[in-house]
This record gives sequence, C-alpha cells and structure tokens, in this order.
Amino acid sequence: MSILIVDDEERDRMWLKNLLVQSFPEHGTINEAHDGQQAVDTALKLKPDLVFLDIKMPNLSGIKAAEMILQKLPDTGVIMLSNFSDEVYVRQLWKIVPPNGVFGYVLKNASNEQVVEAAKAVLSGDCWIHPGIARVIQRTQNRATSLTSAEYEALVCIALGMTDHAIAKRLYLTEKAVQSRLKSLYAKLGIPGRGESHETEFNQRCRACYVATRRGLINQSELDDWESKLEEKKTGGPAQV
Amino acid sequence: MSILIVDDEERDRMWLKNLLVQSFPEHGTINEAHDGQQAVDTALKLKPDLVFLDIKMPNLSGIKAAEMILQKLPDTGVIMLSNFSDEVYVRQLWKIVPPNGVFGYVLKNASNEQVVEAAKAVLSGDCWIHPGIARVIQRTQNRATSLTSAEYEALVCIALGMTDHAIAKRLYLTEKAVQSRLKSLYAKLGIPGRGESHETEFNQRCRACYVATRRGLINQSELDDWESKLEEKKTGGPAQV
DNA sequence: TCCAGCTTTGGGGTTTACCCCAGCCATTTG
DNA sequence: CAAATGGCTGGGGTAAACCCCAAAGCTGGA
Repeated sequence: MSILIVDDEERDRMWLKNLLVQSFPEHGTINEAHDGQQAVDTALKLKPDLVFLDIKMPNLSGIKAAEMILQKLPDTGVIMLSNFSDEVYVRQLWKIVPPNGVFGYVLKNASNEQVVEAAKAVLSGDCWIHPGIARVIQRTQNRATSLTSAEYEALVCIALGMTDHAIAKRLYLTEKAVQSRLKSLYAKLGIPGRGESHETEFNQRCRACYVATRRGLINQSELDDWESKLEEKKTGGPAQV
Repeated sequence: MSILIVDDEERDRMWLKNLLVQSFPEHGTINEAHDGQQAVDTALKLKPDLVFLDIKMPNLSGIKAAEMILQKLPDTGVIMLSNFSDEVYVRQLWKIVPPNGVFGYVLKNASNEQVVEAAKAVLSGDCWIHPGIARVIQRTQNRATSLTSAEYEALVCIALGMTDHAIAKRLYLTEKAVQSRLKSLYAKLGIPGRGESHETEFNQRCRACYVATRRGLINQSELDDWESKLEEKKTGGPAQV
C-alpha cells in the first residue's frame, strides 16, 4: 500500500507521516510532495492508493490537483486536508468528485484518531467527512440558503470593495442587474433591510462581507486571487499591499 | 531548565515538543497547557524559564495570558506563536511587554531551525522576531500609516456592518464625528476617494474592510469577539450564525 | 509658552446604495 | 402545457455614504 502526502508546510507533513507510520504498521512507501504540481506528477508516476492533499498550496491548489489526479486515476482515494470549513472549497470539491468516487474531507484541527479513521474509511471504499463540515454541506444543498453563481460573483466583487458601477462594467451588466443580484444575496444571507427589524441597523454591503466570511463563503486568500486577476486585466502591474 | 508549551491544538503541541526534545538535549521538564487560563496557573506554579504561547486560544488569549504571566514573573522568556502576522496582535503585544523585556514572536509556518533559533535567543536574553513580522512592526511605528485608536474603533464597526448612525449611537458620538474618523481611516489605508484616481472606483467602506483584513489590522476571530460583545450589550441573547 | 496633531462639531453639498413596483425572457418542474 | 424560478430591465423614490469647507477643544512636546 503506498501513500502520498502533499502539503507545503513541513510541520504538517511530519505530523501526518508520524501519525500514519504509527497507525499503519503495514504501511508501504510514504512519499511526499510540496505543492499541487508536484502532487500530480508524483501521483501519476507512483499511482498511490491514498493521497492526502492540503487545499491551500502554491502553484496548484489541492482542489485542482485532486481534479487532475482523479481524471487519470479515478480509483485513487483522496483525502482533503483543510484549515477551514470554508464553503467555497466544499462547493468546488463537490463538482470534481466523480458521482460515486471515494474521498475524505478532514479539518486540520481533527484529532489523530479522526485522521486514522478517515484514512481507513477511504481505503475500504467509504467516504469520511469531518463533523464540522456536515453543516456546511447541508447548506450548499439547501436551495433557500445556497448562493447561485450570479450571487457569488457579486459577493466577491463587493468584498473587494467595488462599486455597483464598477461591478456592472466588469461583468458586462446594468447597474440595475447588479443591484438585483445584491438584493437576493442579502436576502439569502439573512441581512435585514432598512424597513424591517428596527434597532438592528446594518450597512448591508459590509454586513454581507462579514457574514459571508464568517460562513466561509469567501476568505481572504480567495479574494486575493480575484484581486490579482483584476489587476492583470487592467494594467499588468502587480498589486501593491 | 523548564519549558511550558501552551496551545489548544494537540498537533502543534506535539510538533513543538518533539522539536525541543531533539534540539535541547539538556532540556529539563517540558510541561503543557491547553488554554490561556491553564497557562497562567501552570506558569505561576512552575515558574518556567521559557513559555511558548499560542495566540488564538479558548478561555484566555495568548496575549492576555502573557500579560498576566509577565506581571508576576517579569523574567520569564515568552515566545508567541501565531498563524498570522496580524497587526492587531503586534499592537496588543507591544503594549504589554515590559520596556526591556525579552520575548519572541514566531509564525507557525516557521522552519524548525527558526523556532530553535528563537528559543536560544530568548533564553540568552535577546528578542527574536519573525522576518515576516518586521514589516508589520515597522508599520505600527510609522505615524503616517499606523491607526489611532479612534480610527481602529471605527474600522471594527464598519467591518461588522454597522451604519454611521449605529456607530454614532454605540460610541456616543455624532454622525459627523464618525464620518470624520472614517475619512482619516480611508486616507491612512490609502483608499482613493471619488475625485482622485479615475478608473479605480471603490466603495471605500468595503474596500477598507478588505485592505484592513489583508494587512492583518483586523481578522475574523477578533471581529467575532466584538460582535458577541455587542450582542451581550443589547439583548443578552446569543448571536446566531 | 506656543505649536502640532488628534478629535469633535457644524453647515453645506453630490453621489451612491438601497427601496418598491412591474414586466419580460429564459430555464426547469409537475 | 402550465407553473414556478432565476435573471435582467425599467421608472422613480428615500436615505445613507461621501465631499469640501471651517472652527474649536484637547493633548503632549519643543
């Protein structure tokens, strides 16, 4: 049985490796990779039974690496590791996993026992999803609270600080259309408008950013990605912090 | 030589402990604590030479724990461990460390060598500051870019999604005063107004939240603390996500 | 002592964000 | 086929956010 561990941080690789060595006395080779691109290359060469993938990595995200690996080797057991229970990632993951594929999703604050449990489950053909994620998954499938891609686009834009006008220009829409998207976004996030719910006054725009971040719909590193995409489009000059 | 390791995550405690055991053959007892309160209790009892403190912990933050420990035992070598290079924390830390106190600040993505280096430095009476933090520290001491406490208060409020009116009511100010704070906040964050800098249109309020988060002036967990404080003040009922 | 910086307050603007309404067109659903 | 849903468009309105101006109180340092 061969295992591949992919994480850009040495500390986490060591932790996982120690854990696996102790818990799987019959383990075969345990290889490591440091980023997404390396992960794909190594996986295709070694065809491991099990791959642990960190999500946030340089070069190629764990999600995309998983997609590429599963494309060529659909039988590989994939376990995602993440620091966050971010809905963004769960959304993305849901799209790429084959209908009856096998995978695990483990948060990094999981106990050692949970990680071992997840590994065993995936090896024997089951899925294992971290308890903290269950709630998130349910939300992504609830039509009343899950965001459409239009709403999500608008969310990212306001979180970057764009005005209605700027958003309209970038997405090739009318300002009215943007406002329409925002209106339904606010509704789904449960943010009261001006009339309703006295005593709780909110600037919906900022409040939406706060709530969305709290729920893991967006996070800073995703936003930074978007930001740099916008910069490219415009001048070609890099963003300055 | 006795050492105290404080972190709420088992994984990180193990990592650090292994590292110290390997690097300090002459190490004495290595104790552990799981949250801030335990850290203070244990430290006062054992009077360790060196304390590693995670910042983000339940019950009592690492910052506050450090404050209480240094108050009673000013000679203790304190090394803060953090996932982020957040300016919030550096600000807070700066206030509580005695003028010529000894401390270290290490990011969790530090290499093993860096951690050992920091430990040795602090034990021999020097400070050790993670390279990634240097820039942040410089900024906190630059008067043109560092925020005053008034501006910081306003920043937190808009990040929570409050309106000018709501902020004024909560801080016992005029709306004009709030807007005045915000104006200077925007200036310090380098956010262009409507007139200046064509082609870059921003909603300053949201943009400020984005830039501030990017710089580590605020972060989600700090905001959540503030949020729950506001909820207490108001109804006593807990916030619902 | 006076100066410099921070903060508050006020009067007066413009622009933007949000509000309610209604309708049209696409897709999917029973 | 009807019905429902999600998305865009439009008109016309209110209130909030942002703009420039100026002045006064307060702090701490030269």
